[in-house]
Amino acid sequence: MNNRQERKLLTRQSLMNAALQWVEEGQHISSLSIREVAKRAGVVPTAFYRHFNDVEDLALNLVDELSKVLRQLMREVRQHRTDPRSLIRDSLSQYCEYVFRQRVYFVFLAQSLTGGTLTVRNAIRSELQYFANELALDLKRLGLLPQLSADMLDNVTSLTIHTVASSTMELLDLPASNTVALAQFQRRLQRQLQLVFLGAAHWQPKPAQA
Amino acid sequence: MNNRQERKLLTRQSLMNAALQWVEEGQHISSLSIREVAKRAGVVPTAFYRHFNDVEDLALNLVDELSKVLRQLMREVRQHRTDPRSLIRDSLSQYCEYVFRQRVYFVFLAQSLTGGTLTVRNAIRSELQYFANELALDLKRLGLLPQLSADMLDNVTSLTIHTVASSTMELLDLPASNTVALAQFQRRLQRQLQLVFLGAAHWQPKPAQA
DNA sequence: CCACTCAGTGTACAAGTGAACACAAATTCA
DNA sequence: TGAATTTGTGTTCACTTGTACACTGAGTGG
Repeated sequence: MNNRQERKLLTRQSLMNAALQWVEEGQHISSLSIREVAKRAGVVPTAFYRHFNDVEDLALNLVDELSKVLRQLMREVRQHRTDPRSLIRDSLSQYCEYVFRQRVYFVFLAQSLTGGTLTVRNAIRSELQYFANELALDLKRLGLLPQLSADMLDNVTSLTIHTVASSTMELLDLPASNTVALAQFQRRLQRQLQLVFLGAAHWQPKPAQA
Repeated sequence: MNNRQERKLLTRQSLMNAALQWVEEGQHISSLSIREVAKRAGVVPTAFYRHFNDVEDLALNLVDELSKVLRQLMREVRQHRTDPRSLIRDSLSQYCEYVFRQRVYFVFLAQSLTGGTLTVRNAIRSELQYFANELALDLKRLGLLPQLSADMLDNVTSLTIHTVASSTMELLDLPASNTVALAQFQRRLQRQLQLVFLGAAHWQPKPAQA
């Protein structure tokens, strides 16, 4: 057999996958018991403690794991860039496709952003902030919105990320088969983001108050 | 004693308040047991079934109840209107104050929007859509954004409502004592909404794509 | 090679769980 | 008044839960 470390990592991932399976079935992570997750992972309940202190500890590690995966996704989307005129649409399209491929990741993150413990919530929020910062860097690189202050640029990118995150929650409830609703959703989100960037492009130090 | 209906309503509300108390303590509604909520409400476990089928049924009724309360809030905010130039800031200020006064309402709704059952999620979403529609009506009444199509106006108001909802989740984690962070939050959200409306004001049938 | 480490096993127990059932008491209604 | 309705009680059942404890047996390292 393989060495001990590898085998330990394997059951650790089994436990994490079992937790995600629970979430995929529509359950909330907070209602997952140690015995249940152990059973699904194919190990005895007490084996759970070799890896995590409790279910919340598992959830926190799950957030860390998924953060890595999502950062990788962002890098891929960055590289696939084509025409800057359709940047929003193309990025969104890739993103939505990925959400469907890895649906449970986003269900779990959405659940935990509002329903996890304070530690978990903050972990996810800091991850969202990371994405907002990366987006701000990209805009700088592309020379977009140069007139905005750093503070205002952060407002724009944060709003963008939060809008995408918020809309993703709706996307998660659209049946994968309903392609027309999916297209509608995408166009809708696309227009909302265009609204934000249009507003950002017209922003001046003392804008008119609507 | 009072008549039977009134007394039944009283224990029903005791059960609902007990559930909210559970949420207020940082727990998730899905991890609330019938025995626990009954104990907190001061009734015997089986009495629970006289009012609800299960905890999810209670949650659904809780959503209905809070929807009424929030609609009432919206009407109050509408009447308090002062200068249309500071409409966003004034409305936001009132809203934030209310969030702090009735914190647990919003914690529960935020939790359930992402962590409830499909029925609960849809109930909350339709409530958000209601608010977006009302906002659209108000804008029409005030003669704002007259050039937008009905579809695009809905995009604007939905984005507004979702931005407020999304930001509320962060607001809920700000300590009530930290007034400086609260002011920062409010200015930040205010600017984001101004961005949206600025973008909406400049929207044309074929806008430049950012 | 042999003691050591340690991931996973198996047992055990007290506490908590949903739900069925018969019951009590009080309001409602004829 | 007296029967019916209905809210809340108390008991009981089989089941699940977290976690402590001693254990096994396969890597690991001197």
